[in-house]
Parts: sequence; structure tokens; C-alpha cells
Amino acid sequence: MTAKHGGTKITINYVAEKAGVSKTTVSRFLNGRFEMISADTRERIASVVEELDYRPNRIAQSLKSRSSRTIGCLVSDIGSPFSSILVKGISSVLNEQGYRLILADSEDNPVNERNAIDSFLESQVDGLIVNSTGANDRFLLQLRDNGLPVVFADRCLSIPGEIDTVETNNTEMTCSCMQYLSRMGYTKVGFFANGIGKNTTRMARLSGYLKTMEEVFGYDGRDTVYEYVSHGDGSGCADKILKFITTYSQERVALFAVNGVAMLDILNALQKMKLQAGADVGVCGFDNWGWADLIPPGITTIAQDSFAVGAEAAKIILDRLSGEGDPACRKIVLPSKLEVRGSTVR
Amino acid sequence: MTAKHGGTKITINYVAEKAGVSKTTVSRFLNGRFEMISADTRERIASVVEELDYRPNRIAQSLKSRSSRTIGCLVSDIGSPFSSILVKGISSVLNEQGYRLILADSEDNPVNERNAIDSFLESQVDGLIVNSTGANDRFLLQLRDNGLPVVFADRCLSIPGEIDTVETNNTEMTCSCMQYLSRMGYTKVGFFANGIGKNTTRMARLSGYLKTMEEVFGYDGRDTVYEYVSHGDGSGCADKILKFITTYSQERVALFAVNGVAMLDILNALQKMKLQAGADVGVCGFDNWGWADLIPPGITTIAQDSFAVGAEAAKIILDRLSGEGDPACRKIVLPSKLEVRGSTVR
DNA sequence: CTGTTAGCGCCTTCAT
DNA sequence: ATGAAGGCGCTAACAG
Repeated sequence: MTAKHGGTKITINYVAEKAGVSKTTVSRFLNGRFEMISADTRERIASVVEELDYRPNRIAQSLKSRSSRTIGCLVSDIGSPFSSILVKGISSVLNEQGYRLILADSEDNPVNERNAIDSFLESQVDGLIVNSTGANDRFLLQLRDNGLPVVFADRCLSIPGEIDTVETNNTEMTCSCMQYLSRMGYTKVGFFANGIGKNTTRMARLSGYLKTMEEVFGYDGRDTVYEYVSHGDGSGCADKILKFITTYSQERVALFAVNGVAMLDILNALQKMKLQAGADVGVCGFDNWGWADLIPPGITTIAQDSFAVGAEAAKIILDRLSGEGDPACRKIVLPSKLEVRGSTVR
Repeated sequence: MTAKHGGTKITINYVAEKAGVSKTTVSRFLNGRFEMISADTRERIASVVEELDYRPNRIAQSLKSRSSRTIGCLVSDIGSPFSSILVKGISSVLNEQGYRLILADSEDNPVNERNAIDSFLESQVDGLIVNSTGANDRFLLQLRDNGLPVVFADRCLSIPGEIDTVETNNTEMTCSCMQYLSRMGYTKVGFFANGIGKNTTRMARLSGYLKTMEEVFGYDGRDTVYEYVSHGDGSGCADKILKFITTYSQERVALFAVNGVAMLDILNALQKMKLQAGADVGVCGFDNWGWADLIPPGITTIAQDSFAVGAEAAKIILDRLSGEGDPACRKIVLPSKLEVRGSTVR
């Protein structure tokens, strides 16, 4: 609802009338083409705009210009710290450039995801930043091929093809982390994931894990991959942890969390089982959401810069829109940081 | 970018042409007015729409209908778990009703906030859900008076006036929490806030605190209110904690965190000072973000249902838009929950 | 049942 | 330096 004045909607027409000029002139004024306007009329328009508190209708502008200056952003769960900070990064860059952000939460559901994409398209978004479930990748690729800038953030394409991507060095960092665990004397590492499915981020971490298990630990890691359903309280993974620990009671074992959710689950489960991270079993994994230092003996985590992931994704979109930068497909891999704490020491 | 076909933008006109009918008929078809269409043409249009993968342009629809079916949501920090879950609640309700969500992050800055609101207005949003900084409340009230539905979420109006509001029972719960601390034998409680300013939520909690300090603890709480600047690592409040504790070394003292950020700061500071929550000093406060149970001896927290706050705010907006429900100004106060753990015991 | 016409608010040639 | 006219894609009278 734009400001009103005695019941009349304030449009460019109304401003023109009040200022005694044509709407063409007002339009020029609004778009800063001052060279074509006399100082006199320019001032007159300015004062009318000011007085009426006129706000141009972006909807009408968009219809005419065929550009909404709006980016659609689709995340799998806006409630998770990772996603929300990712969105903050996106928002920060877009806002700076006068772009608007439409947000949708797929809840990791392919149907919701598809609906959200359709809605974005109908809204005439100028670009798409996606935390894809993987199920609609063919469709997304096709949209990109039709000319719509699409960037994958914290996900890569789950099918053959090329698309702009920004993500963390998932595989490499998982390898590094595993190597670190090996150096610390652990002989078996359990990989705990609240589902893997088509989630390429989790798959990338899994692949780094499997590789290092084979090459460094010298065993087939598939035996120690534990998928479970998270209930947010550790109940989903407790039995799997127990099984892992008892199966390898003769070894030095550690638990690896594929992400922050799994990490919380593991810690909750250990607490219920009266097991101490560090002393009884090694614990480490992805995502430092602010409390890793506070849970004794300090939890070894891999911290990601999700703000940067979002910011870079937004920058790519804007580059694509302006035609700037290398037109070749971009794959940005951002570093993460292994933060060693007590839970993987001795 | 809507789907293309040999370079032609697919519009309602194009569909009409292909189907050999007028665009009016196609429009009727799209809007489900099937009574006015013969089964034959109806089928013809359906197949053309399907074949062309036609998507109506919501921009054009909005221009015509003067309704964008879009709600603007302004939060102070989308990166915080409180806000992001709030947004999830909003998104969930809006999505269900086919409304879109434009998001902006004010970073608690009044200028950013004002710009975001202006941008929302230009985008012709049908309503506004705001996590107000307080600095633009007069403006927001005026917008509402001009007919734009505006709902305050997790904030109330900082100036005289009435506006739809959804928030947690901040004052009452803070009182309850203080009374609980009194019963537990604490005699002094420090109120720690990462800034209060015009933030009405923090002010409400402060007022509950001051009231109970006077009525139950029997002292002027203003002496034990500590405002500081958060750096995310506790460094901002460590000296204030130290001062509080040493000043009242003869008393049984507890620290109260005004929100989750302050809570993390306090815990980090205590850790650095080698002080134990619970044993050395009582600790409790707002926001349970999943780890309260895991930090020994368990941190007593006040858990808010921020999803519900968002969902209720969105429902009010939709009610206002549809004219349903009580037209009187609504003040929804949602319950929160005091979760007692070891940090306030003995 | 279907089409014609006009117009939402704005921008953009093309004249003047 | 300024304006008139047309059109972006869609909906809604108003006619038939």
C-alpha cells in the first residue's frame, strides 16, 4: 500500500498533474535523467514528490522493464544456523545492490522445492540461489540453460552437468579431519549422519571419509557409516552409537558428525548413556554453532563460513546479471577450519 | 525468466493464440472459472498450457489486481536462531496460503530498517511483519493507519498507540524466573544485556527483573543491571561479571542473561575466569538453542517458541487481509517455559 | 460460452 | 526541454 492523499493513489500520473508536467518528465526525474530537465521543473517535481511522499511502484516498473530486481532464495531449512547465516550473507550483498530477496523453505522436501521454484519463476525473479534437495536438479539446469542465473549454494549438482556452485571444502576437510584422528591414535571412526539421501554436501563428506578410512585407517568405512533419523534429542542415534562402540570395544574409537544437527544428536546421546566425549570416545564433526568450547572437554569441530558461502553466491548471481566477470562456469570452494579441542585428545 | 519457446516469451496472449481463443478465455481458465468455458475449449487450453509449460506472470497480475500476495518481513538479525525460527514460522503459514515472503535484515540499524520498509512499500507488499528496532515505529503506525496490515513480532510498539503484536510473556516469565531464584536462596541477581536501547523485548524483561528485585529481593535492581557490547566470546561482559561477583562476594549471586546471545557471552566469560556455573555462581536466562542440557551442570533456561510467534504473526496478517476475525487490535502473548537445570541449583 | 475493450503504473521511442 | 502514444501481461466490465 503506497501512501495516500485524500483517497487518491499516488502514481506517477498524479505527481505529474500536481507538478504541471507530463509523466514522461516525472519518469525522467525519477530515473535521474536530469540533463533533460530544466532546473525549474526539476525542482518543482522534487518538491511534489517530497510533499506527496511518492513511492514508485516497482511492480509496474518490473512489468515494463522485464526485470524484477528480485532474487529467489531457496533453503532446505531456514531454522538451522547454517542456512540462516547463509541467507544473511546473501541478503547483505543483495541489499547493497538494491536487489530484493524472496525466501522459501523447502523443508528438504522435493515437492515443496519444486513449488517454490515455480512460484519464484512466476514472480519473475532475476536469479535463483538454491540449497537444492537434488530432486529438481534437472529442472534447475534447464532453467539455467534458458537464461536464468542459477547458483547452487552449499550444494553441488547431483546429476551430470555444470552449474555455478559455492561450497565448503567438504571432502578435503573431512579427509584432513580423518587424518588428524588417525594421528591422534584413533583406529575406528563412525560416520554419523541424520540421513544422506541425495544431499550432495553429506555425500561429499562421506566420500572423504570413505577414502581416508581405506587409505589411512586401512578398512572399509562402509561398515561404520550410521544413518539415522534425527529427533533433536539424540534418541535417533543412541542405539547406533552403542552398537558401534561395543562392536569395536577393543579399538580406539571416535564419532564423526556429518553436520551440526548430527553433532547435537551425538552429544545428547552420549550424555544419556553417561559417556564422556574425549575420555570414553572421540567426538568431532561439522559445524561450530557457538557452544563447542563450552561443552567439556571442548568439542573438536569443523567451522564453516556460511556467511561467505551466501555472499559469494549472491555475488555470482549479480555478476551473471551484469555480464561481468568470467562467463565460464564457476566453482567456488571456501575453506573451513578444523578447531581442535579436548574431545579428540587422548 | 519464464520458459521460452523458439525465442518467444510465453504470455497469456501466446497461449490464447495457440489455443485459438481470446486471452479472456485463457484468463478464465487460469482462474478456475470453468463454468464459463465449454469442455472442449477448456481441454484445448489445458493442453496448450501444459505443452508450453506456461506460467502466469504474477507481476502483471499484481499490477492489475493491486495485490502482490507478498508479505514483507523485517528482522533485526536473520542469523540468530530466534529470528530464523521466527521466519520459519512465518514462511510456513504464508506458504500454505500461497503468499510470498520478502525478507530483509535490518542488522538492528534504524536506517537499514527504514530503507527496507521503503523498499517493501515500493514492492507493494500486502502486509508487514516487523521485528522493529523502535526507531521507525511512528512511521509504521502511520502505514498501518493508512490501511497496510502491520504486525509486530517479538516486539511491541515503543511509542503510544496500538498495533497488532505477537510476543512471548517476557515480563511475567522474567518475574517467575526471579522468584524461582529467590526461592533457591539467591540474594542478588545481575541482569546482563548485550545492550538494551529501544529494544522493547529487552525492556520488558528488564522491567520484570526490576519489579521482582524490589518486591521480592528487596533492593533496587538498577544497581545490578549490566549492559555491555557483545563480541561473541564473552570478552565484553567478563569485567562486569567480575565486578558484580566481587561487589557481592558475601551474597549468593546469580547471573541472568537477557537473551541467548548474552547467555553465550556469560558462559564464555565464566569459562575464561575458571568459574563454574551453578557451583560458583547461579546462571540462567533466556533462550534455549539446543545446548543448554549439554553444558555442565545443565543451564537453566527460558525457552521461547519463536516458530509460534512467527506463525501467529503471519496468521494475523492473513486475517487482516481477508477481513476475518476480530477487527480489534490484537495482542498475542505466547507462553515460554522455565527449564530448570543444574546451573541454578545449590 | 466467448470476445472486445480498457486500463493497472511505468518507461520509451518518436515527435515537437 | 517536454509530451503524446503505445505497450509490458493480465483482468474485468460489457457486449454479443
